[in-house]
Amino acid sequence: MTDGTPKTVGIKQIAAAAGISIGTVDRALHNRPGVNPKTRSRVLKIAEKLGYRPNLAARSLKLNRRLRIVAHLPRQIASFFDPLREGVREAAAAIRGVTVDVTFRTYPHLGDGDLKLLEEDLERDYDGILMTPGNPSQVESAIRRFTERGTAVVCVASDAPRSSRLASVSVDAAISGSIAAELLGTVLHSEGTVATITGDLNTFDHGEKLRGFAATLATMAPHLTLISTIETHDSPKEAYRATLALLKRNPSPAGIYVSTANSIPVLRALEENGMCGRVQLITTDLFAELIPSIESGAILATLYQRPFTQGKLAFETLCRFLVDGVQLEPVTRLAPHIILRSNLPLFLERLPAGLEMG
Amino acid sequence: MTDGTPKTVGIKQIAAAAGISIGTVDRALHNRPGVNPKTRSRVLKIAEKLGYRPNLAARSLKLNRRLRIVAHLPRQIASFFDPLREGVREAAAAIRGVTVDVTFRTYPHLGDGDLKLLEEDLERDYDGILMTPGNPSQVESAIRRFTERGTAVVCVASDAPRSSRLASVSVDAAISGSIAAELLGTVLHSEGTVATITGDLNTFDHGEKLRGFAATLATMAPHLTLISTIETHDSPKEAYRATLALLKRNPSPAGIYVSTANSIPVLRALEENGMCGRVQLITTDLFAELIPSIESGAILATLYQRPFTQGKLAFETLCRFLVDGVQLEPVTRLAPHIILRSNLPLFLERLPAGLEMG
DNA sequence: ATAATTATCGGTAACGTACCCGGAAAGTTA
DNA sequence: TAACTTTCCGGGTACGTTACCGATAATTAT
Repeated sequence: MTDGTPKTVGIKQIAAAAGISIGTVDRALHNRPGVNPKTRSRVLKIAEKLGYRPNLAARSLKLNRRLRIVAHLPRQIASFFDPLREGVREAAAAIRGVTVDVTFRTYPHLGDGDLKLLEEDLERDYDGILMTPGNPSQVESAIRRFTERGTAVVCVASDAPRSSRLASVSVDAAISGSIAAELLGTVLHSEGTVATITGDLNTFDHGEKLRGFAATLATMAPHLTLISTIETHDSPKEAYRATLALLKRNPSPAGIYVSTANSIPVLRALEENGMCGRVQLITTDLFAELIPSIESGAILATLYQRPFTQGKLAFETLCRFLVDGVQLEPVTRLAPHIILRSNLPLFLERLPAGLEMG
Repeated sequence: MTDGTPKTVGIKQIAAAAGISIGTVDRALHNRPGVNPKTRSRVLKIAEKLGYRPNLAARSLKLNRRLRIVAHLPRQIASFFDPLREGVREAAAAIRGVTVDVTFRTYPHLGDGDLKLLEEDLERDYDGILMTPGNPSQVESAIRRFTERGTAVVCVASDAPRSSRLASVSVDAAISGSIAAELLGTVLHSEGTVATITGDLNTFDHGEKLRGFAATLATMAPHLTLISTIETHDSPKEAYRATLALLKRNPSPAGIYVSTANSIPVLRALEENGMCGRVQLITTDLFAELIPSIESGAILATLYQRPFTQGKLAFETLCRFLVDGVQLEPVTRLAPHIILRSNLPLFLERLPAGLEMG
């Protein structure tokens, strides 16, 4: 309410108001030893009254903090991890008041080569690390060694819940599966069979997705029967072959949930058998090759895992902790976006050029 | 690769390497006048070679910028604007390197009292203003006066496209309507009639929503006929009464799209007539009172306009411009979230306590 | 009692940058 | 050549904070 002097109130103003020196105010504010308890409380009270807000720029200048952050991300599913990287970059570019150096390191695909990178970066003294645990149980000990030496670890896209990571950002995999089941159950009115096509049940939460799918199918769509679960191991040929095999065993499924980004071969196999309009399809992740199938109505819905947002959020969480020491939500579960024909245009901006799949 | 000396390379190191003074380096790096072109290019080359990265902490300390930002938001639709305010607050708290003072000002409801607030704040010299244009054409001249005196204006939740605002953040209203139409068209297989219930066709993009709804209904769901459009003017009694009248005229609509947050009275009217399970409902915005109806399946889908994200994004856009001078996307159209029974839990975190409606 | 130790506080350099001021060098005019 | 203008550059100060070194007062040991 005192709007007369909108001056900056710093440590110096507090010192003047209390009639003591700057050094003492600093000690009092930071619980450093060597200050009379009475003086300390008096300083805190005055700081409160004056509305003291520390100048973070000055602080990090004096401390000369230079955050070194490294991101370990696979090259494999480019349609997902490229936008994620972009999200990290954009968040890093928006940082002010402290210098951050972000290093990007890559390895072939999830669960292959990430451990070697972790070993290597244990030597270098990074302040924070961003990573996607391919096989959570395998990286737990590595994460512990990082956190013990003071390096904060944030998991993105996938989680290692039993590890000592600072935080985790990802979409909720189980709910992704549930959404797929609910959509199929709502659109399909009569009895029928559904199948799922997944990547690798051990990695990237595919297991969670299928659990959620099966559970919701049972409760919200009892008229649909889950007949088959296919693993493609992120191989296009395998996905194509497996889809053909599925159609052989079951010529007319009512719906298919593709929980991996590897959906193009599935579409091709369906198309060649004239099934494209006759089966309700739910796919995962967005990339250029998928657009025609969404626009034509061949795909009922696409569950978009928002890689850009994930990268941005993970980086912000890490920085917020390293710089200000505040710990945001330790576990953030984003809602996947449900892409339909009508809202597709809104997602075509930061679209990755193409899907590069091993 | 030169990992021998990971020292901080600053303006001083460049000066030493070039054998000139710090001041000259500063002038050269910032295109300030009074530098010999040859010296300038030499400095730039050395800076490039040494990998100079300006110390942002030192810069913002020296400049000691203090941003004064004001947000004009209505009290009315609390389920929407309270989370939006929270988003602004969180984004403001995450700002570093520059002190920002955010003032929140409120007025009764959209289109009432906002002009008076704008007039008042023309006197005070704010650096930026966040606002929701109730009636876009009315605020255009006020926005122009702000921008002419150097105050950046960002529109949030609604837009004034023909004004001189710096940027605009909102959900895509037309696509919101399209989503509603597509969902109804996909779920309803046989011929039938649908109705829409809106707030005020003049404000808050309700007109856009209905245009999108009607257009998509015609192309993607020709078996459905739009029979009626009701304006509730954000009054619960009117919404209740109008819904009853609708049922009187048309006892059994197949679907209803409620494009305003004012959906509780509609639900009550439907329930009292035993229509709850028999009509497919699509509502707008999320608040506590709506949860049971979503969980029970009485509502097919809820279009969530992500107020928290809108506030956060709008503030970030404004700050990014005021601090760094970079202009992000002038117009950001967020995708509304489609809330179903299965993904509802993900949206219950930052939920506003209750819906306060006129 | 004095000396030694501790508790409490004041003073100040430095972090890297931006900007102002004055001086030197070069060019221009009388 | 002298006086002046223009161009270019070096030196210095200040931003708010932290960390360190002394200085003084209070307490304890001898």
